[in-house]
Amino acid sequence: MPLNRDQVLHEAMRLVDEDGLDALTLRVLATRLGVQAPTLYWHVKNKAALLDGLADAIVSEAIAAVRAPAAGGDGREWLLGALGQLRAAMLRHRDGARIVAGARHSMRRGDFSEQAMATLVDHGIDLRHARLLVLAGERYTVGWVLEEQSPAPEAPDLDVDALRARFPVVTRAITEYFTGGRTADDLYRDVARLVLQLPDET
Amino acid sequence: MPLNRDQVLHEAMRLVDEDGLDALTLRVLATRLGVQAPTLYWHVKNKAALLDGLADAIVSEAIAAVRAPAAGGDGREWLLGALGQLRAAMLRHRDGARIVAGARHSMRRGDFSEQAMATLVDHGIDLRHARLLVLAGERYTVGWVLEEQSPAPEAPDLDVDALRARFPVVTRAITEYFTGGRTADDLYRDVARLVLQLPDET
DNA sequence: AGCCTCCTCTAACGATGTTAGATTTATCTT
DNA sequence: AAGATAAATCTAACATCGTTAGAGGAGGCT
Repeated sequence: MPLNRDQVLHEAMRLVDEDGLDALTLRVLATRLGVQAPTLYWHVKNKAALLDGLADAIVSEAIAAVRAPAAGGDGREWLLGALGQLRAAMLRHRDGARIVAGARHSMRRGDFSEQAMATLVDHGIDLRHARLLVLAGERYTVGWVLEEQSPAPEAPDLDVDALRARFPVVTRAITEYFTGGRTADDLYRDVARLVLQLPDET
Repeated sequence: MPLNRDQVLHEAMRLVDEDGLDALTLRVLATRLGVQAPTLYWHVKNKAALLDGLADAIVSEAIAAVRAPAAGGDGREWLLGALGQLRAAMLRHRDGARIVAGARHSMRRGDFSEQAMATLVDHGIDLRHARLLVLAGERYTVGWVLEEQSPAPEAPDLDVDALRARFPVVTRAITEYFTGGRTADDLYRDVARLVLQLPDET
C-alpha cells in the first residue's frame, strides 16, 4: 500500500505536536514515514503547501467543534464560543497559531469566516457590523494565541525587579488580575467579550 | 572607522525594506556593508538578535510618533491614535508586522504597553479595564497588519466566481463596504473603534 | 619591544529545501 | 500471460543558509 497525502499530513502534525514547528523537516518527516525525503514531493507540492495543509487541519478541528447557535440567543455570544473553539484548536497543537497565521492559502479559514458572518447576519446583525465583528474577533484571537504560545523568554538576564521598575503599571495590573484567582483562559475570554461588545461577566 | 552595531541594523532595515524579510541573509547583508559574513557576529549575537533589533526600531518609531494625550479627552481616543501609529510604523517597513510579531525579546514593545496603560489609568480608567483594552488593541493591531502585509495570494487557480460561491456573505460584505468609498485604513479604524468600545463614526 | 583589545578574515561544518533523472512497483490493456 | 503505462520511490547532488573555529592585522598602552 503506497503512501498517502493524508498520511503525510497526519504524521507531519504528530511530529509538530511532539517536537515543535522548527523540528518539522522534510528529511525527518520522511524517515518517520519509512521513505526518502524527495518522495514527499510526489504527495505534496511544497513545504509551504504542507504547512497550508496543517493549517487547514487545525481550522477544520475548530469548525467541527462549534455547536449550532442557540435558537433565541445573541449571535455574538455564539461567536464568542466559536472563537473559543478556534483558540482551543490552535492551543491543542504546538505552535498551532504560528501555523495558522503563516498559512498562505487556507480555504478552511475562509469557511470559518463565512460561517461566522452568516450566523451573525442570520441573528439580525447588519452586514457591515457582522464583518467588523468577525474580523476583529478572528485577528484578535490569532494574535492572542500567537503570543500565548510563544516560548517563555528563557532569558534570566533581566530579573523581576528590573521589569517592575521599567513596567510598573503593567506588572501591577498582571499581579492584580491573577491574584483574583483568574486564569489565562479567563483573560482571553474577558478581552474577547470586550472585543465583541458583550457585557462584562465579572 | 570600524563597523558599528547601529550601521548593521540600519543596513539590515534598508535591505528588508527593499527586498523583504526573506531576503535578509547574513551574507548579503555583510556584502552590502563591505565585510564578510562572520564579521557580523562581532556586532550582533545572533540572527535572532538582529531581528529583535529591527523590531525594536519599528516599535520605537511608533512610540516617537504618538502625540501627548489631549488634556480633557478620553484615554481611549488617545489609545486609538497610538495604535494607529503602531500600525503605520509596521506598514512603513516591508514585512514590518512579521518582524514585530516574531521578535522574542523586545523591550520597546513593553515600553509601548506601559505607556499606553499608564495613560489610560491616568485618564481614570481602572487598572483591569486598561489592561484588557491595551491587550486587545495591541494584539488586534499586530494580527491585523500581519494579514494586511501578507502577500496577495498569487494563485489565480481560484477565480472570483468560485470565491463568491464558497463565501457569499463575506464577498457581499466586502464589496458593499468598499463601494461606499471607504478604504483599508477606514476598515482598520472602524474595527479598532469597535475593539476599544468607542462610538461608531459612520 | 612586547602586549592586549578590537575587529576582520579564511575555511569549513552541518543542515535545509529542492531538482534531475534513474528505477522500481502497481495497474491496466490486449 | 505479456507487455505497456502510470504511479511511487529511489539515489545523487546543488545551492544556500546560520554558525563556529581559529588565525591574523591594526592600533594604543606599558
